[in-house]
Amino acid sequence: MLVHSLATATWVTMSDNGLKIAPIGEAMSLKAKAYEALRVAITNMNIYADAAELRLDERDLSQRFGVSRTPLREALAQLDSEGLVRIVARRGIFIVRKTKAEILDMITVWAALESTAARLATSAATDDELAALHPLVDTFKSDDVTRNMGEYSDANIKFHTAIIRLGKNPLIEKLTQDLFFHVRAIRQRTIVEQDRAQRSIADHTAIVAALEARDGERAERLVRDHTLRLRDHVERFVEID
Amino acid sequence: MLVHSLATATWVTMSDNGLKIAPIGEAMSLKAKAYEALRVAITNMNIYADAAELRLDERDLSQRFGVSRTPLREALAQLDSEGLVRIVARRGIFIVRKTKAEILDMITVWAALESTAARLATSAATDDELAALHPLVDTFKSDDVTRNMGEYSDANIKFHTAIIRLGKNPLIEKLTQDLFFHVRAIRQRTIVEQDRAQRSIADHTAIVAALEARDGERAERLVRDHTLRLRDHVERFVEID
DNA sequence: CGTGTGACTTTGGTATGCAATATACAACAG
DNA sequence: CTGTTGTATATTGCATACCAAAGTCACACG
Repeated sequence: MLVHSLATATWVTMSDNGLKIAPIGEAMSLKAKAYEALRVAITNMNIYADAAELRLDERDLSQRFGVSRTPLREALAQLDSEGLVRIVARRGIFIVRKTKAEILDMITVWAALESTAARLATSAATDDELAALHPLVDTFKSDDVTRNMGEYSDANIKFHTAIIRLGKNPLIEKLTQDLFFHVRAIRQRTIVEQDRAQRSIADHTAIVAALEARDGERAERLVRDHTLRLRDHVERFVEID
Repeated sequence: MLVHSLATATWVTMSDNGLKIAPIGEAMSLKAKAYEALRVAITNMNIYADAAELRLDERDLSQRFGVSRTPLREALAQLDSEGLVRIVARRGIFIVRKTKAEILDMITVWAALESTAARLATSAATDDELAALHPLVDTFKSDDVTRNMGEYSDANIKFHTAIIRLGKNPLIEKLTQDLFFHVRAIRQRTIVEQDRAQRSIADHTAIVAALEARDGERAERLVRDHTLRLRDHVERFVEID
């Protein structure tokens, strides 16, 4: 088989010399490029700002992207199966607005997955990997959080992403990435108050402590409760519908 | 709007006379039909039986299904994004074989989601709904499980599905259905021994008790540990790669 | 006998045209 | 004036044709 024949000594040697073979242009298909472009476009679009329903048009997009409808349709079909858009035959393509209930369900699932990742991390992560979490928490310990809320928000995301990665379960990583994409638009609307940020930092500190103590049960519970508090906050204070 | 004008007194009368209006064909698109057909075909195919890699051909499928390549490609693209097949440009479409590690990861996620559903069920499910779980457990309490292992397996699946449904989180239901589809092929290979079945029944009984006691923490833990035991069993005794 | 090379075949990717149908609007009957 | 119906338009679904890249195989050559 050709794939196997590529794994010859010659190629290995080249690889050892530091020559990157694979990451060549990779020549993504037009479908893949269209998919990425649409995904970014929908992400940067503030879906919940306007009341009017947002519709896309295949041919319009086709002209704007400079590709034919075929790869575009396939990209849209994938977005449809992922729930980002909804394709209705002979009517149009509509950007899906998640209901508040759906957002809350997503945060619940997030809590389940990240807490599981935390438990897994207590046995799967190395000491070095856990130590690398400190910078993501300590940065804002003594600082006034409200001054750079943007930075805090970024560090916040990085912290949770890092924990999930340390669980070393690729499926959890994939699922949470998908969830994050959907919740993202909402997160922008979530006004992070001073006290919530302080509480968040305290939580994070406790989580890291549990992880380093290799206490899986506690880490799992802390992460779960932390995320469920976010859910509760959204349920009570964020208006969507 | 036309739909509204249908709801006139005249039509209601006709409806009362027993004339069915709405349930018109619903005419699934060819893409949707192709998707279902392929999904079923792949499901019934014992992927792990043969060592040879299984390949599909667009044109071949197109002729066999009697549709053009276009809707077929869109169906295949969806299966690709769901991880059931892998489309490689100018090489072919390959049915994906999950590695053992991936299967184990899936069971871990399953445990996280079903245990969360169980916790949710302790506050979301009605007494009647919980009572409806008993038939799914009691049936095999006094019976010899090995005699009808097939029935037990069905009831087993129904039990877990029921708990997930009682959590009343549609996202969890969807995600676990997707997972179940992948694990299905493996489950067929899992020889359920007598003692494992007995242990399973005891677990189920305890889970129902926790649910009816409205003890969310306990229900969550019991379900999680129950499923993680399955994971452990697969890890130790099921050979896949 | 092994190997490299070139033509031919296979196969997914893309473009385009036609078909089917939902919608909007105009025309008309009551 | 109101409600219905025909028709033009808009928009996705599907089929077909062609393309480019990768695979296959035979044959010539060392």
